[in-house]
Amino acid sequence: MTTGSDPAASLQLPVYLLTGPTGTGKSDWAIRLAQAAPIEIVSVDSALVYRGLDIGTAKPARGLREQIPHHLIDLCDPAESYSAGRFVADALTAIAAVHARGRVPLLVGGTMLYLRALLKGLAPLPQASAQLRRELDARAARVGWPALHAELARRDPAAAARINPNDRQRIQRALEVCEVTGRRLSELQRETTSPLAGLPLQAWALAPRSRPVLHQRLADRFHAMMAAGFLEEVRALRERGDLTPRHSSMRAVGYRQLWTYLEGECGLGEAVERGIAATRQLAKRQLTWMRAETAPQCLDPEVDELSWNRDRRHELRQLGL
RNA sequence: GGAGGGGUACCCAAGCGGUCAACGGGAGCAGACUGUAAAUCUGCCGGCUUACGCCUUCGUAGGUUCGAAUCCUACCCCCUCCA
Repeated sequence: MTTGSDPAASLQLPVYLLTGPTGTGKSDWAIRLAQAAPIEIVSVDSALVYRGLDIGTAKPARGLREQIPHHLIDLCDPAESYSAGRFVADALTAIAAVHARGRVPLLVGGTMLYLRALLKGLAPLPQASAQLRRELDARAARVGWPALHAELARRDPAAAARINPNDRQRIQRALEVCEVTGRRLSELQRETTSPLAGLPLQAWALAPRSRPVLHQRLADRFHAMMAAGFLEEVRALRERGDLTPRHSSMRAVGYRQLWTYLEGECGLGEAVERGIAATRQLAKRQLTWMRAETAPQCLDPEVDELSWNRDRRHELRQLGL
Protein backbone atom coordinates (compact mmCIF):
# COMPACT_ATOMS: atom_id res chain seq x y z
CA MET A 1 0.00 0.00 0.00
CA THR A 2 2.42 2.68 -1.06
CA THR A 3 0.86 6.10 -1.17
CA GLY A 4 3.00 7.76 -3.76
CA SER A 5 5.48 9.13 -1.27
CA ASP A 6 8.29 8.28 -3.63
CA PRO A 7 8.49 11.11 -6.17
CA ALA A 8 10.23 8.88 -8.67
CA ALA A 9 7.28 6.52 -8.72
CA SER A 10 5.16 8.93 -10.69
CA LEU A 11 7.82 9.02 -13.37
CA GLN A 12 8.08 5.30 -13.61
CA LEU A 13 7.55 3.94 -17.05
CA PRO A 14 5.64 0.69 -17.27
CA VAL A 15 6.73 -2.71 -18.38
CA TYR A 16 4.66 -4.51 -20.96
CA LEU A 17 4.53 -8.24 -21.26
CA LEU A 18 3.31 -10.45 -24.05
CA THR A 19 3.46 -14.18 -23.60
CA GLY A 20 1.85 -17.33 -24.93
CA PRO A 21 2.78 -20.73 -26.23
CA THR A 22 5.02 -21.24 -29.19
CA GLY A 23 3.54 -20.61 -32.58
CA THR A 24 0.71 -18.33 -31.51
CA GLY A 25 2.04 -15.22 -33.18
CA LYS A 26 3.65 -13.37 -30.30
CA SER A 27 6.13 -11.68 -32.58
CA ASP A 28 3.42 -10.50 -34.94
CA TRP A 29 1.58 -8.87 -32.09
CA ALA A 30 4.79 -7.39 -30.82
CA ILE A 31 5.32 -5.68 -34.16
CA ARG A 32 1.84 -4.26 -34.06
CA LEU A 33 2.45 -3.01 -30.56
CA ALA A 34 5.65 -1.38 -31.70
CA GLN A 35 3.69 0.59 -34.26
CA ALA A 36 1.43 1.92 -31.55
CA ALA A 37 3.80 2.60 -28.70
CA PRO A 38 7.46 3.55 -28.18
CA ILE A 39 8.61 0.10 -27.21
CA GLU A 40 11.71 -2.00 -27.32
CA ILE A 41 11.45 -5.74 -27.19
CA VAL A 42 13.06 -7.79 -24.45
CA SER A 43 13.04 -11.43 -25.45
CA VAL A 44 12.05 -13.97 -22.81
CA ASP A 45 13.27 -17.02 -24.62
CA SER A 46 15.81 -19.60 -23.60
CA ALA A 47 16.64 -20.59 -27.17
CA LEU A 48 16.85 -17.20 -28.85
CA VAL A 49 19.84 -16.38 -26.69
CA TYR A 50 22.00 -18.74 -28.73
CA ARG A 51 23.83 -17.47 -31.75
CA GLY A 52 23.41 -19.64 -34.79
CA LEU A 53 20.08 -21.05 -33.72
CA ASP A 54 17.99 -19.02 -36.10
CA ILE A 55 15.65 -21.02 -38.28
CA GLY A 56 14.56 -23.58 -35.72
CA THR A 57 13.93 -20.96 -33.08
CA ALA A 58 11.98 -18.70 -35.43
CA LYS A 59 14.36 -15.94 -34.46
CA PRO A 60 13.13 -12.51 -35.52
CA ALA A 61 14.74 -11.53 -38.81
CA ARG A 62 17.67 -9.15 -38.78
CA GLY A 63 15.72 -6.54 -40.71
CA LEU A 64 13.03 -6.51 -38.11
CA ARG A 65 15.54 -6.24 -35.34
CA GLU A 66 16.98 -3.18 -37.03
CA GLN A 67 13.58 -1.55 -37.07
CA ILE A 68 12.58 -2.43 -33.55
CA PRO A 69 15.29 -2.86 -30.95
CA HIS A 70 15.38 -6.40 -29.60
CA HIS A 71 17.26 -7.40 -26.48
CA LEU A 72 18.50 -10.70 -25.11
CA ILE A 73 18.91 -12.35 -28.48
CA ASP A 74 22.20 -13.88 -29.67
CA LEU A 75 23.77 -13.47 -26.28
CA CYS A 76 25.93 -16.53 -26.18
CA ASP A 77 27.57 -19.31 -28.08
CA PRO A 78 25.69 -22.62 -28.33
CA ALA A 79 28.48 -24.29 -26.41
CA GLU A 80 27.73 -22.14 -23.37
CA SER A 81 24.71 -22.63 -21.27
CA TYR A 82 22.44 -19.80 -20.41
CA SER A 83 20.33 -19.82 -17.28
CA ALA A 84 17.35 -18.34 -15.53
CA GLY A 85 19.70 -16.44 -13.27
CA ARG A 86 21.55 -14.82 -16.13
CA PHE A 87 18.25 -14.06 -17.74
CA VAL A 88 16.94 -12.15 -14.76
CA ALA A 89 20.10 -10.09 -14.53
CA ASP A 90 20.19 -9.44 -18.26
CA ALA A 91 16.51 -8.61 -18.39
CA LEU A 92 16.74 -6.14 -15.53
CA THR A 93 19.67 -4.43 -17.22
CA ALA A 94 17.78 -4.28 -20.50
CA ILE A 95 14.63 -2.96 -18.86
CA ALA A 96 16.58 -0.22 -17.10
CA ALA A 97 18.31 0.73 -20.32
CA VAL A 98 15.06 0.96 -22.23
CA HIS A 99 13.50 3.04 -19.51
CA ALA A 100 16.53 5.30 -19.53
CA ARG A 101 15.78 6.01 -23.16
CA GLY A 102 12.26 6.99 -22.21
CA ARG A 103 10.79 3.97 -23.89
CA VAL A 104 8.73 1.05 -22.73
CA PRO A 105 10.19 -2.44 -22.57
CA LEU A 106 7.93 -5.12 -23.99
CA LEU A 107 8.82 -8.54 -22.65
CA VAL A 108 8.01 -11.07 -25.35
CA GLY A 109 8.43 -14.79 -25.00
CA GLY A 110 7.26 -18.09 -23.74
CA THR A 111 10.01 -19.39 -21.49
CA MET A 112 7.78 -19.49 -18.48
CA LEU A 113 10.43 -20.19 -15.89
CA TYR A 114 12.33 -17.09 -17.00
CA LEU A 115 9.18 -15.07 -16.89
CA ARG A 116 8.32 -16.26 -13.45
CA ALA A 117 11.85 -15.69 -12.24
CA LEU A 118 11.70 -12.12 -13.46
CA LEU A 119 8.24 -11.37 -12.11
CA LYS A 120 8.32 -13.28 -8.85
CA GLY A 121 12.02 -13.39 -8.27
CA LEU A 122 14.70 -15.95 -7.83
CA ALA A 123 16.14 -17.11 -4.55
CA PRO A 124 19.79 -16.26 -3.81
CA LEU A 125 21.03 -19.57 -5.16
CA PRO A 126 24.46 -20.35 -6.51
CA GLN A 127 25.00 -20.76 -10.20
CA ALA A 128 25.59 -24.14 -11.74
CA SER A 129 28.83 -25.92 -11.09
CA ALA A 130 29.80 -27.97 -14.10
CA GLN A 131 32.26 -29.95 -12.06
CA LEU A 132 29.81 -30.80 -9.32
CA ARG A 133 27.25 -31.83 -11.86
CA ARG A 134 29.75 -34.11 -13.53
CA GLU A 135 30.46 -35.74 -10.20
CA LEU A 136 26.79 -36.15 -9.41
CA ASP A 137 26.16 -37.62 -12.84
CA ALA A 138 28.96 -40.09 -12.28
CA ARG A 139 27.58 -41.12 -8.91
CA ALA A 140 24.09 -41.43 -10.32
CA ALA A 141 25.41 -43.69 -13.03
CA ARG A 142 26.67 -46.03 -10.31
CA VAL A 143 23.91 -45.90 -7.71
CA GLY A 144 20.95 -44.43 -9.59
CA TRP A 145 19.05 -41.22 -9.01
CA PRO A 146 16.69 -42.69 -6.42
CA ALA A 147 19.74 -43.27 -4.23
CA LEU A 148 20.78 -39.66 -4.59
CA HIS A 149 17.23 -38.69 -3.83
CA ALA A 150 17.56 -40.64 -0.60
CA GLU A 151 20.67 -38.68 0.19
CA LEU A 152 18.81 -35.47 -0.50
CA ALA A 153 16.11 -36.64 1.87
CA ARG A 154 18.72 -36.60 4.62
CA ARG A 155 20.24 -33.28 3.69
CA ASP A 156 17.13 -31.36 2.72
CA PRO A 157 13.97 -33.28 3.60
CA ALA A 158 11.64 -30.53 2.47
CA ALA A 159 13.20 -30.36 -0.98
CA ALA A 160 13.27 -34.14 -1.29
CA ALA A 161 9.61 -34.31 -0.44
CA ARG A 162 8.80 -32.10 -3.37
CA ILE A 163 11.10 -33.74 -5.87
CA ASN A 164 10.30 -37.04 -7.52
CA PRO A 165 12.98 -39.73 -7.04
CA ASN A 166 13.28 -39.98 -10.82
CA ASP A 167 13.70 -36.29 -11.42
CA ARG A 168 17.43 -36.30 -11.96
CA GLN A 169 17.63 -32.68 -12.93
CA ARG A 170 16.05 -31.36 -9.76
CA ILE A 171 17.76 -33.85 -7.47
CA GLN A 172 21.05 -32.78 -8.96
CA ARG A 173 20.34 -29.11 -8.49
CA ALA A 174 19.15 -29.53 -4.91
CA LEU A 175 22.26 -31.48 -3.99
CA GLU A 176 24.39 -28.98 -5.83
CA VAL A 177 22.90 -26.17 -3.76
CA CYS A 178 23.54 -28.06 -0.52
CA GLU A 179 27.07 -28.76 -1.57
CA VAL A 180 27.95 -25.27 -2.69
CA THR A 181 26.22 -23.25 0.01
CA GLY A 182 26.06 -25.64 2.91
CA ARG A 183 22.43 -24.61 3.20
CA ARG A 184 19.21 -26.15 2.08
CA LEU A 185 17.57 -25.28 -1.18
CA SER A 186 14.17 -25.34 0.48
CA GLU A 187 15.39 -22.76 2.99
CA LEU A 188 17.00 -20.47 0.46
CA GLN A 189 13.92 -20.52 -1.70
CA ARG A 190 12.00 -18.78 1.01
CA GLU A 191 14.19 -15.75 0.52
CA THR A 192 12.82 -15.05 -2.90
CA THR A 193 11.92 -11.47 -3.70
CA SER A 194 10.51 -9.97 -6.86
CA PRO A 195 12.96 -7.72 -8.68
CA LEU A 196 10.18 -6.07 -10.62
CA ALA A 197 7.96 -5.32 -7.67
CA GLY A 198 6.46 -1.90 -7.83
CA LEU A 199 6.83 -1.35 -11.56
CA PRO A 200 3.55 -0.89 -13.38
CA LEU A 201 3.05 -3.94 -15.51
CA GLN A 202 0.65 -4.56 -18.33
CA ALA A 203 0.48 -8.16 -19.40
CA TRP A 204 -1.15 -9.95 -22.27
CA ALA A 205 -1.19 -13.59 -23.04
CA LEU A 206 -2.05 -15.26 -26.28
CA ALA A 207 -3.90 -18.52 -26.03
CA PRO A 208 -5.00 -20.59 -29.00
CA ARG A 209 -8.73 -20.96 -29.35
CA SER A 210 -8.46 -24.49 -30.63
CA ARG A 211 -5.89 -27.14 -29.89
CA PRO A 212 -6.23 -28.87 -33.29
CA VAL A 213 -5.73 -25.56 -35.03
CA LEU A 214 -2.64 -24.89 -32.93
CA HIS A 215 -1.30 -28.33 -33.77
CA GLN A 216 -1.81 -27.71 -37.45
CA ARG A 217 -0.02 -24.39 -37.23
CA LEU A 218 2.90 -25.95 -35.42
CA ALA A 219 3.23 -28.68 -38.04
CA ASP A 220 3.01 -26.19 -40.87
CA ARG A 221 5.59 -24.01 -39.23
CA PHE A 222 8.00 -26.88 -38.71
CA HIS A 223 7.73 -27.88 -42.34
CA ALA A 224 8.31 -24.28 -43.34
CA MET A 225 11.44 -24.28 -41.20
CA MET A 226 12.62 -27.41 -42.99
CA ALA A 227 12.04 -25.72 -46.32
CA ALA A 228 14.00 -22.73 -45.06
CA GLY A 229 17.08 -24.82 -44.32
CA PHE A 230 16.61 -25.96 -40.74
CA LEU A 231 18.40 -29.23 -41.38
CA GLU A 232 21.41 -27.44 -42.83
CA GLU A 233 21.49 -25.20 -39.81
CA VAL A 234 21.63 -28.17 -37.48
CA ARG A 235 24.17 -29.93 -39.66
CA ALA A 236 26.44 -26.90 -39.55
CA LEU A 237 26.18 -26.71 -35.77
CA ARG A 238 26.95 -30.40 -35.50
CA GLU A 239 29.93 -30.11 -37.80
CA ARG A 240 31.53 -27.55 -35.54
CA GLY A 241 32.59 -30.60 -33.62
CA ASP A 242 32.40 -29.13 -30.14
CA LEU A 243 28.68 -29.45 -29.58
CA THR A 244 26.94 -32.51 -28.23
CA PRO A 245 23.32 -33.48 -27.63
CA ARG A 246 23.95 -32.68 -23.97
CA HIS A 247 24.41 -28.97 -24.58
CA SER A 248 21.25 -27.15 -23.67
CA SER A 249 21.28 -25.36 -26.99
CA MET A 250 21.16 -28.69 -28.78
CA ARG A 251 18.35 -29.94 -26.60
CA ALA A 252 16.04 -27.33 -28.00
CA VAL A 253 12.95 -28.51 -29.80
CA GLY A 254 13.71 -29.53 -33.33
CA TYR A 255 17.47 -29.35 -32.95
CA ARG A 256 17.55 -32.44 -30.80
CA GLN A 257 15.40 -34.45 -33.19
CA LEU A 258 17.24 -33.41 -36.33
CA TRP A 259 20.49 -34.18 -34.55
CA THR A 260 19.38 -37.78 -34.02
CA TYR A 261 18.59 -38.00 -37.71
CA LEU A 262 22.08 -36.74 -38.56
CA GLU A 263 23.43 -39.42 -36.22
CA GLY A 264 21.64 -41.95 -38.35
CA GLU A 265 19.35 -43.03 -35.55
CA CYS A 266 16.16 -42.51 -37.51
CA GLY A 267 14.86 -41.40 -40.85
CA LEU A 268 14.34 -37.77 -41.73
CA GLY A 269 10.58 -38.13 -41.89
CA GLU A 270 10.51 -39.62 -38.45
CA ALA A 271 12.81 -36.95 -37.04
CA VAL A 272 10.52 -34.28 -38.41
CA GLU A 273 7.47 -35.94 -36.91
CA ARG A 274 9.22 -36.20 -33.56
CA GLY A 275 10.22 -32.58 -33.80
CA ILE A 276 6.66 -31.55 -34.43
CA ALA A 277 5.46 -33.67 -31.52
CA ALA A 278 8.08 -32.06 -29.28
CA THR A 279 6.80 -28.67 -30.36
CA ARG A 280 3.25 -29.64 -29.46
CA GLN A 281 4.42 -30.84 -26.08
CA LEU A 282 6.27 -27.61 -25.47
CA ALA A 283 3.19 -25.58 -26.30
CA LYS A 284 1.16 -27.75 -23.98
CA ARG A 285 3.55 -27.21 -21.07
CA GLN A 286 3.50 -23.48 -21.71
CA LEU A 287 -0.28 -23.56 -21.58
CA THR A 288 -0.11 -25.40 -18.27
CA TRP A 289 2.12 -22.65 -16.88
CA MET A 290 -0.25 -20.02 -18.11
CA ARG A 291 -3.22 -21.67 -16.48
CA ALA A 292 -1.35 -22.04 -13.22
CA GLU A 293 -0.11 -18.47 -13.23
CA THR A 294 -3.40 -16.95 -14.15
CA ALA A 295 -3.85 -15.87 -10.57
CA PRO A 296 -2.91 -12.18 -10.43
CA GLN A 297 -0.96 -12.74 -7.27
CA CYS A 298 1.92 -13.89 -9.40
CA LEU A 299 2.60 -10.20 -9.61
CA ASP A 300 2.81 -7.39 -7.16
CA PRO A 301 -0.85 -6.73 -6.42
CA GLU A 302 -0.31 -3.02 -6.78
CA VAL A 303 0.62 -3.18 -10.39
CA ASP A 304 -1.82 -2.98 -13.23
CA GLU A 305 -4.31 -5.69 -13.76
CA LEU A 306 -3.03 -8.78 -15.36
CA SER A 307 -5.16 -9.65 -18.30
CA TRP A 308 -4.26 -13.19 -19.01
CA ASN A 309 -6.75 -14.73 -21.31
CA ARG A 310 -7.26 -18.39 -21.07
CA ASP A 311 -9.67 -19.05 -23.86
CA ARG A 312 -9.40 -16.50 -26.57
CA ARG A 313 -6.72 -14.49 -28.17
CA HIS A 314 -6.57 -11.36 -26.16
CA GLU A 315 -7.37 -8.30 -28.11
CA LEU A 316 -4.84 -5.60 -27.67
CA ARG A 317 -7.43 -2.88 -27.62
CA GLN A 318 -5.97 -1.37 -24.52
CA LEU A 319 -3.18 0.00 -26.62
CA GLY A 320 -5.52 1.21 -29.29
CA LEU A 321 -4.76 -1.56 -31.73
C1' G B 1 -2.00 -70.59 -59.28
C1' G B 2 1.72 -72.63 -55.44
C1' A B 3 4.78 -71.98 -50.65
C1' G B 4 5.41 -69.26 -46.37
C1' G B 5 4.61 -64.94 -42.89
C1' G B 6 1.07 -61.74 -40.81
C1' G B 7 -3.69 -59.19 -39.28
C1' U B 8 -3.91 -57.12 -31.23
C1' A B 9 -6.60 -50.85 -28.47
C1' C B 10 -5.06 -43.75 -32.06
C1' C B 11 0.12 -45.74 -33.98
C1' C B 12 4.15 -49.32 -33.24
C1' A B 13 4.35 -53.79 -30.60
C1' A B 14 4.36 -58.15 -26.81
C1' G B 15 1.20 -62.03 -25.57
C1' C B 16 0.11 -67.74 -28.03
C1' G B 17 -5.80 -71.96 -23.35
C1' G B 18 -7.30 -69.27 -17.43
C1' U B 19 -3.35 -65.02 -13.21
C1' C B 20 -5.63 -60.32 -20.06
C1' A B 21 -8.88 -54.65 -20.83
C1' A B 22 -4.43 -57.34 -22.62
C1' C B 23 3.78 -56.16 -21.20
C1' G B 24 6.46 -52.17 -23.61
C1' G B 25 7.11 -47.79 -26.47
C1' G B 26 5.05 -43.56 -29.13
C1' A B 27 1.19 -40.03 -29.62
C1' G B 28 -2.70 -37.58 -26.81
C1' C B 29 -4.83 -35.36 -22.22
C1' A B 30 -3.99 -33.34 -17.27
C1' G B 31 -0.39 -31.74 -13.72
C1' A B 32 4.39 -30.23 -11.37
C1' C B 33 8.08 -26.65 -12.07
C1' U B 34 13.25 -21.22 -8.09
C1' G B 35 20.25 -20.55 -12.07
C1' U B 36 19.88 -27.20 -17.72
C1' A B 37 13.35 -25.00 -18.48
C1' A B 38 12.42 -25.52 -26.23
C1' A B 39 14.74 -28.80 -19.95
C1' U B 40 13.28 -32.46 -16.24
C1' C B 41 9.52 -35.17 -13.96
C1' U B 42 4.38 -37.17 -12.41
C1' G B 43 -0.62 -39.09 -13.31
C1' C B 44 -4.39 -40.75 -16.80
C1' C B 45 -4.80 -43.18 -21.26
C1' G B 46 -11.40 -49.12 -24.65
C1' G B 47 -16.51 -47.47 -22.67
C1' C B 48 -19.58 -46.31 -18.17
C1' U B 49 -18.13 -45.27 -12.87
C1' U B 50 -15.67 -41.03 -7.35
C1' A B 51 -14.87 -46.12 -6.24
C1' C B 52 -16.12 -51.45 -5.70
C1' G B 53 -17.58 -52.94 -10.24
C1' C B 54 -20.08 -53.59 -14.85
C1' C B 55 -20.00 -53.65 -20.26
C1' U B 56 -17.70 -54.19 -25.24
C1' U B 57 -12.64 -55.60 -27.38
C1' C B 58 -7.40 -58.84 -30.01
C1' G B 59 -9.44 -59.18 -39.16
C1' U B 60 -14.78 -61.66 -40.01
C1' A B 61 -18.09 -65.78 -39.11
C1' G B 62 -18.58 -70.28 -36.92
C1' G B 63 -16.63 -74.35 -33.75
C1' U B 64 -13.83 -77.03 -29.67
C1' U B 65 -13.50 -76.10 -24.28
C1' C B 66 -15.83 -75.21 -17.64
C1' G B 67 -12.88 -71.20 -19.91
C1' A B 68 -9.94 -68.59 -26.13
C1' A B 69 -6.39 -62.81 -28.18
C1' U B 70 -4.26 -67.67 -27.58
C1' C B 71 -6.72 -74.32 -30.39
C1' C B 72 -9.82 -75.92 -35.04
C1' U B 73 -12.68 -74.59 -39.72
C1' A B 74 -14.11 -71.32 -43.51
C1' C B 75 -13.80 -66.61 -45.47
C1' C B 76 -11.64 -61.50 -46.15
C1' C B 77 -7.26 -58.44 -46.31
C1' C B 78 -1.73 -57.48 -46.21
C1' C B 79 3.52 -58.89 -47.05
C1' U B 80 7.59 -62.04 -48.98
C1' C B 81 9.03 -65.91 -52.19
C1' C B 82 8.09 -69.47 -56.34
C1' A B 83 5.20 -69.34 -60.81
